[in-house]
Amino acid sequence: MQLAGLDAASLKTVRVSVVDQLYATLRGAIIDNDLSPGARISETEIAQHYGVSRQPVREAFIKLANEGLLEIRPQRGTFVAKISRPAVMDARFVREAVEADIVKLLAQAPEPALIADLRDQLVRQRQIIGGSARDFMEADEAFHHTLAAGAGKENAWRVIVEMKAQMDRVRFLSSMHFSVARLVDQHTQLVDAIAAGDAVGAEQAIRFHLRGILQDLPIIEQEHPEYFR
Amino acid sequence: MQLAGLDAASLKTVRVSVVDQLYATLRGAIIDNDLSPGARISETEIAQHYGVSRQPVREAFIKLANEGLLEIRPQRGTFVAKISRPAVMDARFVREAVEADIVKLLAQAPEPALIADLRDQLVRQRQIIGGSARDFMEADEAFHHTLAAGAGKENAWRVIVEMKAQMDRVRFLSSMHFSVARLVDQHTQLVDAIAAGDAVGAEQAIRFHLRGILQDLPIIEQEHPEYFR
DNA sequence: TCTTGCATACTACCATACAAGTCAAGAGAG
DNA sequence: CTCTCTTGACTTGTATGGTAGTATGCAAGA
Repeated sequence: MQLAGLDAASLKTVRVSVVDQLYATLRGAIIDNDLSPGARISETEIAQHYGVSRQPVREAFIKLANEGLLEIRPQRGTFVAKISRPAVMDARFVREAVEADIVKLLAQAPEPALIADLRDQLVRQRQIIGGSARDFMEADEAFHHTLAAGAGKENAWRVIVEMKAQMDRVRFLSSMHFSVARLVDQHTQLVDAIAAGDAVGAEQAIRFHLRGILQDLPIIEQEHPEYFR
Repeated sequence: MQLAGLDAASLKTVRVSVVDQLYATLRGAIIDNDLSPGARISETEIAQHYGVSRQPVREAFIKLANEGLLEIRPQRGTFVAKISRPAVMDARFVREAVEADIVKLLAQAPEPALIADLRDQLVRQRQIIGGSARDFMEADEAFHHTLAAGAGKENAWRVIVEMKAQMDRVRFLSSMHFSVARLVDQHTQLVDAIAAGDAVGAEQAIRFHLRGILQDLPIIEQEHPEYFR
């Protein structure tokens, strides 16, 4: 069965399972805070809402629970996982470690084609300044993905995506706080260091950049204590 | 509700879901190469073997597929994932990056209690020399877990466990090759560096250690090409 | 006022049935 | 013999029913 409203691209020969559609939809809703931390969602409710049976909903729930985005409490209910400060900080820790090694690799052997691609993205990022937070977060994801792909670490990117989900939930809540211009400046410094073959500088740049993303976490926690564990 | 003084292990009444049991069993079988890469396993077959229905088997399959240990091909069949050299190398890359940052943290503020614990484990590891590969791999896992826990990164450890699974599959195949004594020596050098507060030395030690683990990968691939993608 | 027992209405877990896609063996035509 | 098509025995995907565990409200009793 097909989900209504989600199937623009599915007219192609690609059949995407109901589970995957539900997974993507719910994941986005959680990260965007359409489903708030602590909110209760039941298999039955979601199944009826999308006109599918409970089983694919359940399987999508399991996937999301594995990512730490849902908490399934047997015989009690399923809830959007509350934000855990240690979990978010550890996610950042892992992401920082991995991306630091990635940019070190890139800086040790800078490829002109990659640098050009990155600089091109920087231009577009500057055009977003003043625009929507969501547009920037998409561009930001593309930028970091380019770094990983450029280092030939597509598989490692999968790990980063998982860590990013935890961080982005917080980040979305702080969309009123963060300065896009400042983040683009940090991206620029990073690319400059890579282009110059400055591994140490690149590592410092990415670590500083990633640590800054969550600097508003204490503020968020104070503003929305009900979203935290 | 849990009664005071009665922990989970002391109660036979603790119900662990069928899914989790299947997941743990199958995961162990895959890593230990009891289920070889490329082998076909069907939901029905496993369900009948364990006397359960297809549904929990299916859900355990999904979990294992998310970890990259199974490959589910819709309407075709489910197979034990063949070992992908890029995937294994990326898993090592991620693990190395994370553990490097962990030991740097530890070395920057070495705690005597933790050092004592680690040295205690080193003694037991030396007693295993000449023993079974499986015993050492258990002790090795405990050692690395202690490092992560000592740095207060329990959540990060979950990522390491996932990366380890990919590496351990290869490692098990090379159990005839690797020298336990050499690995324990590397562990010892690492602990010495941490105890001395030598962050640079600790980082070098863990990176060297983790890179050595997979040094036999080309040999394994030559001996068992059918296990590789 | 506070506790206790129980009916009730949920929940997720598991079993079973059906649907739909894949693939290979084999019949039949050329 | 070679090619094409059909058939049917697989596979996973989805739907639905039944079961046991859990929270909750309320009435009876201390």
